[in-house]
Amino acid sequence: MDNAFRALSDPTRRDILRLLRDGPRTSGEIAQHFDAAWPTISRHLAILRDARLVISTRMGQQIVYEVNLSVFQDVVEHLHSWMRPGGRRD
Amino acid sequence: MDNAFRALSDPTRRDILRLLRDGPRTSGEIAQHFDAAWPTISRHLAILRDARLVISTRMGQQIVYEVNLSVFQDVVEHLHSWMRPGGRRD
DNA sequence: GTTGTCATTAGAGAATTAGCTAATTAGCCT
DNA sequence: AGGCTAATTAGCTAATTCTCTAATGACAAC
Repeated sequence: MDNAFRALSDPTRRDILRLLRDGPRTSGEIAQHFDAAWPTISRHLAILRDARLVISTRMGQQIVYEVNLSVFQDVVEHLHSWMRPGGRRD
Repeated sequence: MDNAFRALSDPTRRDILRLLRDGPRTSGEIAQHFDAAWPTISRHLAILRDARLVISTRMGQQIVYEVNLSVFQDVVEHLHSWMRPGGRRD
């Protein structure tokens, strides 16, 4: 969960997630949407992957990324439960 | 909103928020719960305040902090809307 | 196997952030 | 005013993070 919050703290990574909301994209497609160099985007994708906010699947030569909704939901639940006194401790 | 995600990325700050969930606390009370030096906690509180995740009120000699639920709710809403294609763009 | 394309990893530099101690501000009381 | 307590700000160092270029890995097609 710590990784998820850290991953969400970067604007570029949130931009990537917004892009992926509309459907799976390959690494190259994602990189093209940004001014940053491809390796930079690749690194952001790795961080999102470590946080399990996205899932990557190799499709032949390409690697397809998509949002992992279940972990996203977990983060939302987590925050939501924090808003009540006596909610979760972690 | 950027500030809020940034603020939530630090474990110590999330700990502070968890503490405040149970009710308002003074700066000193908060600092006592942590191993870190008081000024360090004070800095974290300033960051949370800038992100408007907490509200501070001076009560005579002391300053009382409490969670700002409305901004918390905003963050949750924000994330929630992201989980739907065609949701908010920002 | 070698060539070309897609993508990640390595390594280094610049910028940001967290933590400390010391100094400062803000308020209360006599 | 002066002293006392509560809290923040200043200044510094160490660690982390972001970004780049260059090198490497993985796969397909010839």
